[in-house]
Parts: sequence; structure tokens; C-alpha cells
Amino acid sequence: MGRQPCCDKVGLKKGPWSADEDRKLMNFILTHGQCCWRAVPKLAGLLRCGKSCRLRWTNYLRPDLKRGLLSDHEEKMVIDLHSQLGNRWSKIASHLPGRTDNEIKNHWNTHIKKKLRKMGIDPLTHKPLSIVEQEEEKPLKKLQKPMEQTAEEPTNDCLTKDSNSKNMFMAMNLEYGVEEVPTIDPECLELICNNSPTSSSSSNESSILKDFQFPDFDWSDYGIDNNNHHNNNGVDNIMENNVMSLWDVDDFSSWDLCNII
DNA sequence: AATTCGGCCAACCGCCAGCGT
DNA sequence: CACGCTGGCGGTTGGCCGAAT
Repeated sequence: MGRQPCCDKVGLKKGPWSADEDRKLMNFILTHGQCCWRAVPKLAGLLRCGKSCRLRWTNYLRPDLKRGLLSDHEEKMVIDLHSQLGNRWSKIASHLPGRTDNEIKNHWNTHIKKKLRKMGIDPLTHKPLSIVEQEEEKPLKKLQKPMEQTAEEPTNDCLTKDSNSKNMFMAMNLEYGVEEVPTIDPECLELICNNSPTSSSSSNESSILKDFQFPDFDWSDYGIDNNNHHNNNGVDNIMENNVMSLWDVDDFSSWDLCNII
């Protein structure tokens, strides 16, 4: 029978959002809150489909969003979480306040993948590339089975499937639950984050750090040593008054929107 | 200066799950 | 149970921009 499109696409605008559209959507959401995205474009006076509005809001307009590159610590978390969750970007993003799944996905594909490969780690399996290559030489059946399981139940199965492997990431995470977000070998991650010339921590690190907003965020909650957290207290002080970036996403259903602007 | 190339990222597309009827 | 609607998710794409030639 075919599914109807989410909205009537005739006459709807696509492509980049203009400043005026942003303003309209922002004003509407801040005034009325998030409800029924299908109705938002009409009510807000936008020639967009509801889906597009939702994406624009969640990926760009949300006031709690951080801007700028992911910090080294955030990268570590992403790598660690990816080793447990696979490509479940929204789940990963839920552990990184102020970051969107789209942002993390993009960062993974453009930065972290390269770094891991450069470190000799397969970004898909988080195993050393040498082991992955060995496995690829084995009959396909042996390889396919665990990969399928990973896709279906990555949280636990991706751990158990490697119970006999040399996966350094997996092995270190075996005893933790997902919510505890354990760290992986700090030395290894330091190498990943610091040794690559493409790393955000390279020559322009100091300027980039100024874009990060980590006030009041206790990295130890995520199993990350605060000692490794770059000292950007000065930036923190500046940001402290207007940062909402560390709120739980779920809190957003109840914020006092009008106070933000 | 002009052109080409590659990286990056915002946005789109299609699918799926959950919910209500 | 079947169906339709909506929101959410992950993969992909297209365009912009800076670097290289």
C-alpha cells in the first residue's frame, strides 16, 4: 500500500536554513515548547516539513548545544562507547551532554576512524588491524556470525563475542555496564588523541580549547580522570553564566524556555 | 589567478519502533 | 490484529571551503 510521506513535500523548501527560518523556528519552540513536529512548520510559518524542523532544532538550534570540535576527553568517550554500542550514535550522544548524534557520527567518520586506523586499530571492531586481517583470511562464515550478533545486540554480545580475542578495548570493558562508561587504556587513548597530526590537540589546541564548555561537569562520573582534563577554568568562568550544555537532554521537556533569551 | 581536489558537515532520505485507534 | 501516524535513528549525499597545483 505504500507509506505516505511524512508531509506534503510539494512547495516545501529544502536545503540550508536561512537566518530568518532559524529565528522563526527558535521563537516558536521557545514560546510553545516541543510538540507535534508535524504541526510546527505551519504554526511557525515555515515552508519546511516537520522532520526538517526537528532536525534543525536538535542538531543546531538547541540552546544547550556545544559548538566546536570534540575535546580529547569527549573523543575518548566516543571511542569507548562505540566499542560497546557500535554505531548507535544517539546512545553515544546521550552520554555526551551538548553533543548531537549527527555531530558525533560526523566526527567519528571524519576524524576518529582515521586516528584509529593510524594506530593500527580497526574502527569497526576495535581490534588491532593485524588480528582483523587474520580473521578476514578465515572462512567468511566464522566471521559473519559474530558480526550479525553485534548488529543486533551490541551492548552485551559485542563483549562476549570477543571473550577469546585480543581486543584490548573490549577486554578492559568486560566488567562494566554501559551506563558506567568505563575508560579504556588511558595510555592507548592518549596516543590516539595526541599522536595524530590530524588531532584536534595539535598545533591549534589552545584556541580550540577555548571553544569547549565543560563547567561543573564531573568527568569522574564517566570514569575519566579529572587530572587529564585540560585546565580551562578561565573559559569556564566566562561560560558559566550562560551554559546550559550539561543539562540532561530529558530535562528539556520542562525548561523555562522564555528565560533563555 | 584560475582550477582542481579533498575534507568536512549540515541536511536529507528511508527505515523502524512505538503508540493510538 | 491491522493499520496509520509520528518521532527517532543511522546511512548517505551535496555543497561549501580551504589547500594544493
